[in-house]
Amino acid sequence: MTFGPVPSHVCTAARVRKASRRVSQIYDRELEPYGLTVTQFGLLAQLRAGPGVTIGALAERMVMDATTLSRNLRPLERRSLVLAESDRDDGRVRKLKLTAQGHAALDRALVGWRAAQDHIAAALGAKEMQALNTALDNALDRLAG
Amino acid sequence: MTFGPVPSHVCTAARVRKASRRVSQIYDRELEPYGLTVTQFGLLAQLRAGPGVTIGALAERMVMDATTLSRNLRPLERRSLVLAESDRDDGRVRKLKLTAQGHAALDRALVGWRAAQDHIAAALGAKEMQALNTALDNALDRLAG
DNA sequence: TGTAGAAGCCTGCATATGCAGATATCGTCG
DNA sequence: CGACGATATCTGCATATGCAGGCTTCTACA
Repeated sequence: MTFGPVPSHVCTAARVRKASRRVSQIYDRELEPYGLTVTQFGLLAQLRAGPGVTIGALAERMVMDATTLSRNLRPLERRSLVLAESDRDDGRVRKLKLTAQGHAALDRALVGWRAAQDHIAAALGAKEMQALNTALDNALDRLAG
Repeated sequence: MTFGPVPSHVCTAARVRKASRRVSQIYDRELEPYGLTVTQFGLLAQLRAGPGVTIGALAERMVMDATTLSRNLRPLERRSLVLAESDRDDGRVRKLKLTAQGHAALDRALVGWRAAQDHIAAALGAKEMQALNTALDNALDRLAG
């Protein structure tokens, strides 16, 4: 029984997951002095850009299960960086927004984010980074669902 | 104080992490009937390709912390798919290899892996998939360290 | 030979991820 | 108004991820 080439050499999942780990490591290390993980930083940035979003809508935007998002918000709510308040019109949903502390934490952490971004850009070069970003955007678009 | 564009629109981490989640979801669903996650499938494939590897060496190859790999192996050892035996020459290391059951599980799961791979290829097209793989390989190479 | 430093692995802690299933609420249709 | 299906969120379970710190073993050097 032959199965062809060894998966590791052709597998897209292996590549994107390795890249995700490596990139996350870099961002996490740069953000650590500011007390945020890359996940948490991303959530705060999303909430600054679009406050009042529900958990379900934000989860979809983040390509993340709603239960995952629900739990990722826990540490941020505990630290009073994010507020999730019930909606008057629809008792099922919780609408999310940054607190003043959340805005401040995000502002501070932007320094670390820039450092991480620069780290990547320096290693890849502008051209390769552009190619990577485009390929990822394309894949995310076509794999949406 | 101006920080320029909102990170979410320029952030490489956001892209690669979203793509990783989406791709992992696809592979995990296809592999679920065979009782393996995409992480576990990847580890079995690596051990088939290069048996006798140590935890540290495999962790580096997987762009993964050694402690993470150590724990990821736990369920596979518990199910007797992977064997980690001490080395005579160096008492510190554990050398990893597939058991007969591990080989069999990997063989069965290859059907699911192909389905996931085909799913991605159908959605992206051969050209885009090639571009993505190349960009990821390039990034992994330049971000090695 | 004995000891200091390095190397490899592990445990404890915290967060990240998703599925199955439970609960509460909403909207609709009779 | 009441029941039913759809929607939004949450809990329980299992795995995934990495850092700090600890233990054991090896290596090199005095």
